[in-house]
Amino acid sequence: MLQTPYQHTSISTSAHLAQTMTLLSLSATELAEKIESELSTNPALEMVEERRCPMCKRLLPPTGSCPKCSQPESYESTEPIVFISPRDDFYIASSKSSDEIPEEPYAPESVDLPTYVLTQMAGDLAKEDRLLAAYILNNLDEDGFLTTSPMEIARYHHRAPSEITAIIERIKRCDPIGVGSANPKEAMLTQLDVLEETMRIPAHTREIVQDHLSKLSQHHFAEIAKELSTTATNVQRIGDFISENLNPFPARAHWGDVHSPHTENGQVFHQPDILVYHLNENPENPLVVEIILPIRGTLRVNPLFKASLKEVEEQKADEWREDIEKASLLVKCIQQRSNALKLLLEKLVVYQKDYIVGGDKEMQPLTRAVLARELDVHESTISRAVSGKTIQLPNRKIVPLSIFFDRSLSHRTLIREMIDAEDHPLSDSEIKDMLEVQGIQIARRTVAKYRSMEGILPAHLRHMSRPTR
DNA sequence: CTATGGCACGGATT
DNA sequence: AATCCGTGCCATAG
Repeated sequence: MLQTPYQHTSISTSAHLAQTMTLLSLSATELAEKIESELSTNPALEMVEERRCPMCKRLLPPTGSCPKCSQPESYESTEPIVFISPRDDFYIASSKSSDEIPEEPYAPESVDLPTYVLTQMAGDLAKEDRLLAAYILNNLDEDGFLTTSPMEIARYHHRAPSEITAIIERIKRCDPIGVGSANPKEAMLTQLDVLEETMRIPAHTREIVQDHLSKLSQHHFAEIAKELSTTATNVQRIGDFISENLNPFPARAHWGDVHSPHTENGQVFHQPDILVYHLNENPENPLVVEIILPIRGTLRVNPLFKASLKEVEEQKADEWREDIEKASLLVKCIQQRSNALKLLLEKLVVYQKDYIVGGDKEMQPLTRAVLARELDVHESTISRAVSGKTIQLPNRKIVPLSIFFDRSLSHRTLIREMIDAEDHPLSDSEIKDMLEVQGIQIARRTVAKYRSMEGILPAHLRHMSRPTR
């Protein structure tokens, strides 16, 4: 029943293949950029802003939802519903204004970042300070960091360095809190300062941000714990706190690309490429899988452009034909991308349903190779389709799609649960034996590794100090 | 002597 | 071809 649609479809210049592969590996955000640039350079391509019901494909009025599909009662099937969901609220094309700021991805009100920040502070700044602030803001890099040193700016503007830093401090407290910092650490520290005014912050948080960020991102909780003489679980909690409340890349608050590392439960990921949830938020209902297609309306070859091809002088016609060719290629490839993702997700969601519904420990071990065989596509196709994409689970967590192929996640959480419930510090080999009873065979050494990945101290340092629930 | 962490090897994955 | 992951072996700490 599940077949690759394009094995028999015989369009096959190498360009097709190459482009399909490229598009497949793009995340929604990246795809949006690609489409945008294509739209602005290729006159043959157009976007018609019509809305179709994501589920039944019927044409919809400009606002409102599909009259037929908005009644969730009509779904009896237990099969997950997988569909492609074009949505424009996902991505607002940023105006590529000056070359000062190359395509800043931050766009809360579709203003560029410097303007956005400046308006927040303009009120209580002297005119010359405002200019200075504007200058600084325009020199931020794409992550919202200030890479020029205050000294340099001071010299350039003939101002005292202290004045510069004072303004930078002001900037840092503006909305994407931490903008204008020199680096992620500084940004996070600023966020801590601001947070501190309204809530309690776990002890040691500041020290960890200050000195142990790199270890934290590598999950070396135990090491950090040792240095701060506290427990690894505590460190891990602080890690959770940090990833929930602090954003190392303030300017990526809403967008950001997927290259940033993710921490334990930490979601440093931003816009998901795929959404999974229960229909109507009701766990009884089947799962709905939305694959985000970051466009509003439909992308197609402009029929007018095509029609007027005949009326153009011969030499231009070639060029035009090429544009049309490229446009239709892009459209086809995007369809293929969507289709491939859809097929992939249909399998994936069924296979990992327990995980999606039940949480980490239900994760099934799965390799790309197996899935590739089932879908009858090449492994690398799966790889591309999975890489760089994120998925939002019903519990609102956004995780990388590649988590579905994490062989050890279930084991790791199992181990953590065992230790959480222990009444006597379990040694690694004891854990290994217990797992064996449950039918899981892994080496003692591996248990140790998982344990440290989970940020759990070795048995002899653990004792029974554990304020868990 | 036992429990762990480090290093490194080989097979799987990308 | 490069990288990641599970594992075995060995040194070290307790």
